[in-house]
Amino acid sequence: MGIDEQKSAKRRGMIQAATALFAKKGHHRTTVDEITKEAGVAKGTFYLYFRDKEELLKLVMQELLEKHKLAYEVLGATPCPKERLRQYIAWELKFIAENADFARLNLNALGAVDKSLIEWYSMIQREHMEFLEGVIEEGCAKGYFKEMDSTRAARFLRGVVFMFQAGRILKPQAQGDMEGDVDFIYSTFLGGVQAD
Amino acid sequence: MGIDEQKSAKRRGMIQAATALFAKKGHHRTTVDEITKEAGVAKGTFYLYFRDKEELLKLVMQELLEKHKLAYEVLGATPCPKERLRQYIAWELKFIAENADFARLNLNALGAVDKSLIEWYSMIQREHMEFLEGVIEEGCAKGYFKEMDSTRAARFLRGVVFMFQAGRILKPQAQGDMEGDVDFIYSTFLGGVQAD
Amino acid sequence: MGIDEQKSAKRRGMIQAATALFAKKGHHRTTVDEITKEAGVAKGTFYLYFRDKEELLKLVMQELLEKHKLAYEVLGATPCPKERLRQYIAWELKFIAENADFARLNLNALGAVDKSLIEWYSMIQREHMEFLEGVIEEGCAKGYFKEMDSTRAARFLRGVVFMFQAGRILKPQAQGDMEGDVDFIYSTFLGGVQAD
Amino acid sequence: MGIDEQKSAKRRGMIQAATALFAKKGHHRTTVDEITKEAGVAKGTFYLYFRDKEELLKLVMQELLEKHKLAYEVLGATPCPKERLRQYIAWELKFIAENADFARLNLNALGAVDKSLIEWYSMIQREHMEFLEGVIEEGCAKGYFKEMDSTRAARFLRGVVFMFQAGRILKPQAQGDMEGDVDFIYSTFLGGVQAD
DNA sequence: AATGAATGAGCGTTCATTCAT
DNA sequence: CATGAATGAACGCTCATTCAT
Repeated sequence: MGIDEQKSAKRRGMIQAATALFAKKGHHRTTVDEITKEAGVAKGTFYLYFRDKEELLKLVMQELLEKHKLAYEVLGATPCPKERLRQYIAWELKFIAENADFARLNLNALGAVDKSLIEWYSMIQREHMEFLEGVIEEGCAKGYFKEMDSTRAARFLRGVVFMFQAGRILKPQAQGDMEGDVDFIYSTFLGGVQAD
Repeated sequence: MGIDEQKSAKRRGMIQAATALFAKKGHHRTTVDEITKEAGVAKGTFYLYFRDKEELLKLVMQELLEKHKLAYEVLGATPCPKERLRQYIAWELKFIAENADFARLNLNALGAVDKSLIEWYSMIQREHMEFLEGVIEEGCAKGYFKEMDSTRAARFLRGVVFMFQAGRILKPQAQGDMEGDVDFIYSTFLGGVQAD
Repeated sequence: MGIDEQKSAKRRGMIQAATALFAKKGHHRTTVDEITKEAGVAKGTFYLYFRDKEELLKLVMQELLEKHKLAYEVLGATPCPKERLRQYIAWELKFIAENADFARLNLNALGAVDKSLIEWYSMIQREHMEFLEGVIEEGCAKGYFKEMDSTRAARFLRGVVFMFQAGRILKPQAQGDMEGDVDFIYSTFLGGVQAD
Repeated sequence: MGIDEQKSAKRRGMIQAATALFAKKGHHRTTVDEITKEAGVAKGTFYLYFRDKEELLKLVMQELLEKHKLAYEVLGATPCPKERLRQYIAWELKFIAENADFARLNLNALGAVDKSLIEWYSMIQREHMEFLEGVIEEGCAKGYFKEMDSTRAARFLRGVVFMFQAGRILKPQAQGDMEGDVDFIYSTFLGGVQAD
């Protein structure tokens, strides 16, 4: 293991410890001491890699954001807007199941008071909205969907998906049949928006 | 003014101060000092009426919950399930606009890590879900809606309404035409669930 | 003992403890913990009475400044400028002997890097200079002293007195015959400035 | 470049960096990190050349002391004590203007609480005093000056010069006419001490 | 010799909670 | 009941010093 990787290892260790702890306890309740102990380094080491706790929070959010963004590139490749919609729903539910940290932080951020968390939530939300508005407008243009306010429609669907995600985050044990959820959301939304 | 009312007055004052402060700054960032100062009583008085800050938080939530519950009694009186659905949507958007404290706390609670906030969110959520499941099942029984999983449908609609509420909470200045929102949600949802 | 005096007592205790400690160790090396322990109160108590350590430092300096100022009122009452000069010298040596804390802080402040200490030193210094310039100008006007730059003369005498003070502060044990010092300073300075 | 010179070069670099930094920020506020960064070496290198920060401080002072001493050898060569006095005054004001680092450290040391700084100040002070006492005693012996306590007279003049130096250090921008200062100090002091 | 990552004691400050009055 | 002064544990952060490479 080279020096770079070692250095990276401590950094990574702290970022991962923080990601988990922030998700579990919120970043307020998480102390620098806990993060470093969890990562197996001394307290002072924290400040070798991060200016302060705030910076680490931003890095954690940044990282989760990147992860989330990658998904959209895949989705964007699907030509049919209806199909893209379905994939969006499926992907979102799956992503949340596999990235509990992101999911929890996303919920935290929605109700946050801290500026950085609020901004972060806004960025994620905007990303969703832009994607969905794009799909819907294309669907309208192609005659699949009836004419409507694409912002409202995007928010509508985002809300549905969000709530199904929240259900899975808050009560992971009670959740089964993800495919069924996807079908239900997709077909019900389609029923509401499709051209007559 | 009797002793009881005096006592009650201080209690009330602190609960109200806390409600506003919790909504504005989150309950973490709100100090006992601020609450008592805002309520015009001494710091020590706090502990005559509440065991600790946690208990006050619970009381604040309890109170907001009661307020919210009252609404459902009115809605329950409407016989037609489709009409009840429409009223639910309209009421929820209106309620949030008029009860910013409740609204913010609701967002906080969704992402909370504190046990009491989580429980509170669950209670509110259950209330919504029970109401909506009831309406939907009745609508199915009466042949208005197609056969479907009423829990999923309830969650679906809850999500939509929630996201429109969140939009109004997070960007109050950017929100207009509530009636238009209600129409959109109602008709789109109906399009998705109505019997063929 | 009333509430006011009690409150005052803790405050006073901390100010006095701080005055002594700042003089002994410098305010950098003095910790809040030491101050409160010396004053016999808990650490948190400090912040009931002072916003932060900086504020306490300012208060300590303020207080010492007031004490020092009082002296000048007495000196101002003496009509003859030559006599006033002599009294200034005598007073300054005596004051330093009786107010070791002030003296040490004064020395600290001369070489300080901290803004508040520097400002404080400037204020004290300006006070000396204004007093001395006044005396000298009056002495010139009355024909006691030859015509000269009063600022230079004031600085000249201030330097002499300062150095005799510093000697007494830094090596208190080696100092005797204060009256002899006063005579020497007075007569030598007079010899240098008196009219031919 | 041999190993010795390399070693010496790093040492020198750190001593010089420290001299400047101590003067600018005080040695408390100066971190080892800053010193090594300024000197362009690694942090750990510091401890190869100095036991700790304290030792470096001593070395810095030592070096400044040597520099200062050199001046006195030149002054010593002047045979006439009155002339030597004048040269002392002129030299001191000039030295301070050209050695801001020494000057600031000198002020720091006067009010210091650290043992090593105090000792350093004492050494410098003793050097001044010995020089001045020598001059004065010679002047007395030669009949230029009246009989007097040479220690007192030395302290007297040292004080005057010190205060004019301090003025130049603390408010460099406000200082003009050094020659005028020298003349004033010299003639006024002479007026005070010369034989009748 | 030289590095710089790692350490951890120690600092100033906050705030929920207690308790003498 | 009511007060608010007092407490002290806990936090985020700094920096002189060590040590494996």
